Amino acid sequence: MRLVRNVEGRHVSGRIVEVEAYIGEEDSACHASRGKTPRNHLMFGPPGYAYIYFTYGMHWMLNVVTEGEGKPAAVLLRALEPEEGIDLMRAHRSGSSDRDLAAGPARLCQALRIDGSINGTDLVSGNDLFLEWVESSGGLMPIGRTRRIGIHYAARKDREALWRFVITGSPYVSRARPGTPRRRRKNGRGGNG
DNA sequence: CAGACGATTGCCT
DNA sequence: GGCAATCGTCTGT
Repeated sequence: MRLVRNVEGRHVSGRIVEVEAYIGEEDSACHASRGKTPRNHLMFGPPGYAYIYFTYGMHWMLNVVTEGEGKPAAVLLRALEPEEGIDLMRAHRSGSSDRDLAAGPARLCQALRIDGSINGTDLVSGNDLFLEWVESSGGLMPIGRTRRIGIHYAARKDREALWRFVITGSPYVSRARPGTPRRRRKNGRGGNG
């Protein structure tokens, strides 16, 4: 699908080329795994809405709420292939190469000017930020799957779940490496299998 | 109320 | 590969 952002009447958009799934309270990598809180409450609501949160003191992340009301789940949008409004993306991310404009979940939000002010947006019938089908002319895109990135804190079964999905061969996918711990534990037990 | 830490990035060696 | 940036959120007391 395509993600479209309306910035003062102009469309900034791209094809989604990388996502991760976070599913239910049993998924220890999912924000909902420790119950409903003020931050994550949107995940417990109906599907089709944006769950946007702030992390690392500087970055925004965009999720699409999925599953039915009462079952908390969401898809983290991690990378786009830029389409419309590339000049605006460049302006939002000065210094970035075109390839890296939206290659990463925080970069994607920067490029499309997405932040907490549009948390809870209706992504199906909204106007500020929405999803639309990509008319596929060349058949289905090849989908690859890997472990999710940056979830060293999760239980092994959840670290190992193949819930990151990418368009195989796309140069616009983030170059983070699944299974590489970003932060080592004090006792040095690194690695991920 | 203090303390720990994060679904990351950019710059450094 | 290492590490600082930077602050909201959650936990335990």
